[in-house]
Amino acid sequence: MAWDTERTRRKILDAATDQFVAHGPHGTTIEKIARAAGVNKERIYNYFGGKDALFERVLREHVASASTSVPVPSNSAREVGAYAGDLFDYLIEHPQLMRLLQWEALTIDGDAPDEAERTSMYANRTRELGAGQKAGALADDFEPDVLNVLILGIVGYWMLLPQVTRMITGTGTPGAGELARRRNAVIEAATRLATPIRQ
Amino acid sequence: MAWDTERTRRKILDAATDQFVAHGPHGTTIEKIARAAGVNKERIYNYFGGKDALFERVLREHVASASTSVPVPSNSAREVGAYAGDLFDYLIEHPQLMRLLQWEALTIDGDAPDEAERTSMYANRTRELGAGQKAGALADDFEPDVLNVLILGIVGYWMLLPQVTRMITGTGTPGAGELARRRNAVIEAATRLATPIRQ
DNA sequence: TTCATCTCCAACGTAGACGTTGGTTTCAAC
DNA sequence: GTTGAAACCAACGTCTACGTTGGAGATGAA
Repeated sequence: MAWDTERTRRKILDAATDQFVAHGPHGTTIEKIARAAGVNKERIYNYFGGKDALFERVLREHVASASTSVPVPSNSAREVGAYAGDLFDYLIEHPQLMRLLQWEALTIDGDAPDEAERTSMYANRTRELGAGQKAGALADDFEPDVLNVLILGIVGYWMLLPQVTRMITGTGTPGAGELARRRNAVIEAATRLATPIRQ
Repeated sequence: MAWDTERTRRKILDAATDQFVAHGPHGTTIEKIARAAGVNKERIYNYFGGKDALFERVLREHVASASTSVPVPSNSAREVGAYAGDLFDYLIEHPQLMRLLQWEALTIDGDAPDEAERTSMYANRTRELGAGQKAGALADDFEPDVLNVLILGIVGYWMLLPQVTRMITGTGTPGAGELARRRNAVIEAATRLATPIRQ
């Protein structure tokens, strides 16, 4: 039978993603990844160098994919709302991302993988918001970087502490209706924060 | 020498808190807790029953302490802002709480420890917000439970994904000035979401 | 003092994960 | 078809965590 090393790599990465998302770096074992991928342990060490490196690799993939998928916010308050909605949708469709970021927050200290690239990616978005403020299209009572974080908080909290949002909203696993309700609120809230107050 | 079982229990709980906050349930070992507490492993099994039970115990303690410490929001938009500020302060002073909640989010599935009590605690706050809306003091374009979550998101995101907020704000470990800046923004944002729009 | 009880600990067996090694199979280049 | 390199895997030694056990030290009541 022919070798298909690319396929082997892919199977490892997929299995690793599952395991890391579910159990995090510590809770995941190389052995389980290997078993789930139908591959020998040694392949993982050989291809990726070990658990930590593999985790960073998985994380990189998902962060990169997110940052290219979600459009940069634009210049009107309404479009900032749309940006929040897009983010929300993306996170619902890719529930791995937030969990990976959380594992990162909890287990990695010091610089994050790809810290520089990610920083400049965020800087782009912040700059965009700042431009909107200068143009008078967005409220300027928040500094643009802060506004950026506030929006992420409004969007992301639902996924970050789902047990808390469950206890507050009273819904077990949110269905389509509940998700729409949340999404609308997120958009409305982001829009509000970006809307200049008319006095 | 006389026994001091209460002190032994306390030492275990304190050491366990440190370990769980830092490394989470999986990353923490009973052995390290015992060593840090200066106590034999067996004491932990005997007093608390094992790692999972001990983690839940620690979590309970911190959640309970938070829910009694932070006052319930009141009825004007300005006071909702103050509530957000109080929350923010509490989380800065008790950095364990958010991390424990995160470990909970990531590792526990099914009902959370004390789910019922915590649910009714949140329900209280939601009810309070709802009352404010009915009285016309708060904006009513968000359902009260959703408003509750939005505020938590605005306040909590800073601590939940500190690596992300670091990359966005460009500050390494936030000093007093940066914390004040964030705090002000949080208060302002919460106030805004709760303020009725005058058209 | 004695005795039942509770606190405490050293030490154990088991299990699972780690990371590596030696050797086998496949491939492609000559 | 020979040969060298790369992909692959079974198996190993080591280490660390788990949860338990048997017994020693302390206590307080009879």
